[in-house]
Amino acid sequence: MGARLIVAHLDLDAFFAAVEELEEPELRTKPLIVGGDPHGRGVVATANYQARTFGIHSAMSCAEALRRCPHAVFVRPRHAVYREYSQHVWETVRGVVPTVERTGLDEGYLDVGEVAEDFLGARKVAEAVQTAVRAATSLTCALGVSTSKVVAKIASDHRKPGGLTVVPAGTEARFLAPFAVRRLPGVGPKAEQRLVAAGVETVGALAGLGDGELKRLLPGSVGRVLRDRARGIDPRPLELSTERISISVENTFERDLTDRAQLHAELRGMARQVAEHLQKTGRTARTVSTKVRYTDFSIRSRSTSLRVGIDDGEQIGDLACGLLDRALADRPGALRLVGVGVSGLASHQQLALV
DNA sequence: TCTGGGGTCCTTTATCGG
DNA sequence: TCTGCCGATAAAGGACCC
Repeated sequence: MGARLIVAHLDLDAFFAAVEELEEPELRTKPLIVGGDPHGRGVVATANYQARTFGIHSAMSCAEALRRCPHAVFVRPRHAVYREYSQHVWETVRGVVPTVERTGLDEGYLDVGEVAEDFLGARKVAEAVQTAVRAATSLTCALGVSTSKVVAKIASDHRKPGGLTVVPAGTEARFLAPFAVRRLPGVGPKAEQRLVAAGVETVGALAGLGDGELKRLLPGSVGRVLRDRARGIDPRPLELSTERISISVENTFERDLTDRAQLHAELRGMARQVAEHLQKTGRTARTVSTKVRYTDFSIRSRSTSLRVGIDDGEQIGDLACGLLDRALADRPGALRLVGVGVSGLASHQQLALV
């Protein structure tokens, strides 16, 4: 076993909302929105299926969600709780399919080829995963099974919630063709706009584009990658290593901020959090960056690199404040958000070995 | 009072040393 | 010495994803 490339994509149904319903069963019969303050600047993280019938969806502003459904229940995300449920889910999944790439708390890819000979067997394995997850956690999930990540992912999205879609080898392009281009992972708002403006509305149409037009519409390497995916061609292997390559903290203010001292204080607080994170995981960072978002939503960032890695909150805070001053010198204005990030990470262990 | 927070990857541009 | 080219690396921005 293991020669075939059979990959499944698993997606937990309305995960944050589903966990809240398990914790508080009265919520099950109500439209439920997990997200920010509906009277502030928050957005919807997850809405249960009841709430979705009002047109509410992820990334919508909570204020808008409240307008669409004034009797909805709003709860703040509790990530620590979701992490526990998620761990339980993935332990359960690994009991059926040992090799797994987690791409988020609520989704990931499974190397089904390791435990199934063909797509008939793969379907049985996928059903076993759904049954096991449900038995262990009372959570439901949708799965898609095919020969590559991109097809498995679109397949898992095909029958939600709780569905299973198997796309056997040889049928990938036919399966993908009717979907709107936006459904293809990698096609965001910008690419969609360009493609649709040129009359390319479906994945099938994207798959059939000639080299010339493709280059014109999606320059760079993006075009070829996306057209390949539209044809069901996706060479990405399962990524088993889970090393973080950057750490950041950012915060949107309730009201836009201009006062420099206040901004510096915010930044230093975030620098402390970043430093704590570094210290707890035994790592240092060589690059510090500051990000600001202006009232018009445009973003500017400034960064600086050191010869040696640091993990001290004061030091990171000093650098971050200097970078903020530089950004504001280049482009003054009130800010709705500031953030601090570090990258160029190295672990102490690694340093000790050198 | 539209529009979070935490990431990754890619591209372009600037800078610096042969 | 001046200029151009090349490659490496940093910095900045942008698109995208969950």
